Amino acid sequence: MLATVASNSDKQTERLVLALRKRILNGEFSPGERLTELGLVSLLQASRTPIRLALERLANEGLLDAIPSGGFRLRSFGLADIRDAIEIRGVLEGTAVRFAAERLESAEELAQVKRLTLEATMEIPITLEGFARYLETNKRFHRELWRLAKSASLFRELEHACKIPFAAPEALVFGVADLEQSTAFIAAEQHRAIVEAIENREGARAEALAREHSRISRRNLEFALRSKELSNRLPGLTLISNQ
Amino acid sequence: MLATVASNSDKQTERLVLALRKRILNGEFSPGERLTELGLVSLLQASRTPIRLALERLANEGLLDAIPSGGFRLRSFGLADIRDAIEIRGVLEGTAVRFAAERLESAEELAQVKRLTLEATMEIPITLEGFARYLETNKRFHRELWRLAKSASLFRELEHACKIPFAAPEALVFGVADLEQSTAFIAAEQHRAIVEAIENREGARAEALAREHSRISRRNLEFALRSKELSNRLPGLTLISNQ
DNA sequence: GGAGGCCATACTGCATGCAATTCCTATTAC
DNA sequence: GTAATAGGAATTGCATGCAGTATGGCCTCC
Repeated sequence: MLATVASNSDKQTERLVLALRKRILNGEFSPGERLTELGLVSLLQASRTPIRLALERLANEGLLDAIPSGGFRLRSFGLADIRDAIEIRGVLEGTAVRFAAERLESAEELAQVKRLTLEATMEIPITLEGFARYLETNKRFHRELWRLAKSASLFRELEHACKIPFAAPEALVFGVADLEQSTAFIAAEQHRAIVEAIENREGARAEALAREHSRISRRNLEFALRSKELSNRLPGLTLISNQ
Repeated sequence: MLATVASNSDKQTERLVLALRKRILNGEFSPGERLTELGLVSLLQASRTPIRLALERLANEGLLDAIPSGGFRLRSFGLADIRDAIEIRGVLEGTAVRFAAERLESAEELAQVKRLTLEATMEIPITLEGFARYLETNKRFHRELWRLAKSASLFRELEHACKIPFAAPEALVFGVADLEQSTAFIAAEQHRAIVEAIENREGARAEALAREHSRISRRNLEFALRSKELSNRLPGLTLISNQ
């Protein structure tokens, strides 16, 4: 059930997807620019066939647009697009935790997610120390919520929606040191409340909480766009044109 | 904004996607069966390269699963998967009409959707006459709702979610003659109410209505599964294993 | 000076050959 | 009879050549 779509164990193609995504997020191409297969051959040291496949996959992720006459161009993201993508993720995660509440069979299923909640709370990085670990725990918490929904279909859509830059739950998490307010503490409280709602089978409450939780990402996005320091740390931010 | 992802104007590949999807829904392959490139070469009269691309796209649609070691197999759908897919579509359409309500600028934007509502109501097929036209109007009504959300991101996710068999709003629409109850009239009233809610900027009401509206598809799915006659008319129904 | 058409270039779509890997089968050992 | 192993057939991944087509620049004509 948890299989990620199109994760063929290609070596070359997979490498190309990773390399291209990285370069795109690093701003090596400008929005709207056409990515020609031949141009990438010399850049990525690979033949046209796997490059073509990698382009196709990145288009499915939403990073590239298919040109009607053939080929692909870098998609241009507006701020509104990213905001919507985050809200959509919130809606889908809301559905996930509602499903989790509706489909909970025993409280023991929540052991893992409770453990992660506590762990993340303990790990809230006051300094930049341990930030990576905090990020990882946070990500695992969200994936655990997805799992608890017990729905392959929903899992699929969540994975798809989170491929948009900055839409994923872990994409815009900052430590306390970065923010003017203690967003991390608020997030921790929301996490706790979501789990509590699931445990009490309060589907509507869980859904509302998850939606609101995604608003943190949205605020952080706008904060990051205003912050010079964060802009350097977050590759991809340059992709967003404030049209 | 409305560009459908990966709609390269290939002739061959596009044809293959269509042909393969059709054959799959016709039940020419059994769930879990591996689809080899070479096997399809003789079946579809095309070379491996475009076949490979078509397989990749069908995997992204969710019809095929990627085998970790390479290649693809036909995905096996449980009844629960389809039910969830329909509910997810309802959730996303709910978000669409909420967006529409929140982002409505002038009532004139609703002219088209109102026209389609009326048209569909007039066209409700008592007999099987004009059923195709009714279906088409219904589909256009839903797409118009998607458009009114004014969100490229949401449009993208809706398109993706509706590629699952029977998840699309037009997939499980029946005429009056088929059903024990007058589902079509209920649907028409729900359409009217959704538009009214958008016009009044009642986002929450519109969202709730759209979600409930998707339940018609779910009921029709279960009805179709019990009906011999409908099973013959709806290709793809055999794909669903009631596990 | 601007617009339209024509030509050359460049790019993609498709086919196919080759190599590496997987997967199935048959055989053997226990 | 079962399990492990080895061998061979089959399948995918990748590279590259060829042909058709779009695109952009340049020239001409108005």
